[in-house]
Amino acid sequence: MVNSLSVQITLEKPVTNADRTFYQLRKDIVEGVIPAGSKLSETELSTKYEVSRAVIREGINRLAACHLVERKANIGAKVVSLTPEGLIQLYQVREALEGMAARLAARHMSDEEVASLQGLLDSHFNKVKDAQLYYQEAGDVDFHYRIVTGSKNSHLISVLIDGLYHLVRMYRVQLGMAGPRVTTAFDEHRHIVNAIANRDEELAEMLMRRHILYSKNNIENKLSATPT
Amino acid sequence: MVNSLSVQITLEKPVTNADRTFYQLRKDIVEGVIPAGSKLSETELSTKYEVSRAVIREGINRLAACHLVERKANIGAKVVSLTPEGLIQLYQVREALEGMAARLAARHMSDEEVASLQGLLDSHFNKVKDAQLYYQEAGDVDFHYRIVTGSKNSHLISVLIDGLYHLVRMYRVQLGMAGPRVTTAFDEHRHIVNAIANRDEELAEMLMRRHILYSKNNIENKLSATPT
DNA sequence: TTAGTGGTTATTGTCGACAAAGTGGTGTTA
DNA sequence: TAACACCACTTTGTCGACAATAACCACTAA
Repeated sequence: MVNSLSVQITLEKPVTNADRTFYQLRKDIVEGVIPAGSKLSETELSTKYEVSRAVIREGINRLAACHLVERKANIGAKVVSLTPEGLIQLYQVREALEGMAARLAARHMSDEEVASLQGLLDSHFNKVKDAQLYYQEAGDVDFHYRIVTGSKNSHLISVLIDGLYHLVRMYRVQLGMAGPRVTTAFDEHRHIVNAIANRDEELAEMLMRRHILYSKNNIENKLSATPT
Repeated sequence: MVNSLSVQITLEKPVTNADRTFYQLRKDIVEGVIPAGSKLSETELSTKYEVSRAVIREGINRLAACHLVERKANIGAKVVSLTPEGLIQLYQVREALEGMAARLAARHMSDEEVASLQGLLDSHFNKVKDAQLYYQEAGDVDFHYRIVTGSKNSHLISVLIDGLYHLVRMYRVQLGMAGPRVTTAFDEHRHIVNAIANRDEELAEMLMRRHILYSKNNIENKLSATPT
């Protein structure tokens, strides 16, 4: 329950060495251990992670497919340098995709899943009163994760879970945005779940889009306030 | 003008051997030269395409990232077996993403781009009267391609152009859907462009979503009519 | 001084071979 | 006969070495 966040991320079990290395690389990049803009030397990484260069190469290729690094032929790969505009664009895509996810979740989630989701919100509500910071990071991700998987649309799920969410996390870490909008976001989550419970596809999509749009506006304000 | 379709697909120039092999593999898979469901043997392909196994491996990995093949560790990769449900899900994602693309295109396309897009529709209009089949295949792709790039959102562009569109083409080839809905689709295109020219984001998104929804419904009817 | 040129070095691209895991068939036993 | 264990074989995973390309630096000439 507490570690449902880690469960969702670690859902993909590494079976081969290349898998493990890829997950480790992704983790280090997303969390900033490997800083943004830095170059990924294959030989250097191969000694550092104690695997062959081929394994590192495969990892870098997979990272490039996720748009976490940019690879140029015969030159090398760099961790993507993030711009505020890029983050805004990312939220535009999220708005479209997660709006559709909410619509499909209202259509396809089972009653049990909806009930479980409501239970999740209840447990979050208790934590919001105590430690607000915890809610934002884990709870928000958890909530969105459930909606997306509830859509039962595999393409939607993979684009968001395997792709965009890692990018968003990376942007947030790099730009230093911890956990804003706690209480109001919670109310928005509640309304979205209510719409899903009522099987109101139209409303669920609209509320989800607004929810993400608010987050985007919030970020825009933060960015313009601190012109680093 | 005539080959603007090929231009857009071939926009990505292969520089390395692995690139060339990947593009060739993708082409062969999308066009059905390598049939759906068939296994991709690394050794076999390496002799067939006259490159090393490592090059083939990289290609397969990139194909897996596009969801054109499914790879299982220590077992191998198979060309994705396509289900009608998968195609429906794909169109749901398209509806969300291209709807947003139309909205952003209405916001960000330059007046020159809009004028050029209108010119494209005019040239299509002439061809529709003569050879209808041509329009559907190239023209429709071309139209959507311009809207997507007009959004100026790099994430949106890459997900659609590099990812979903190849999948859609493959599904269409495999399920044998050539070119339906020619004339009505043309009118829908016209209305979408008008909305963009008027900078009416809301309407542009709505019309694009309807346009794709109609295509989806059309496909659903075709699929239920021919229960192969 | 600066622009251009040549060679040197480091990095990536490609390859073939070995290691490890899975698959299929054969034989044995309950 | 059916189920299980074992063995051989095929295929993928991993590795180190070689080839090709690009970046760097020194050198020359205007």
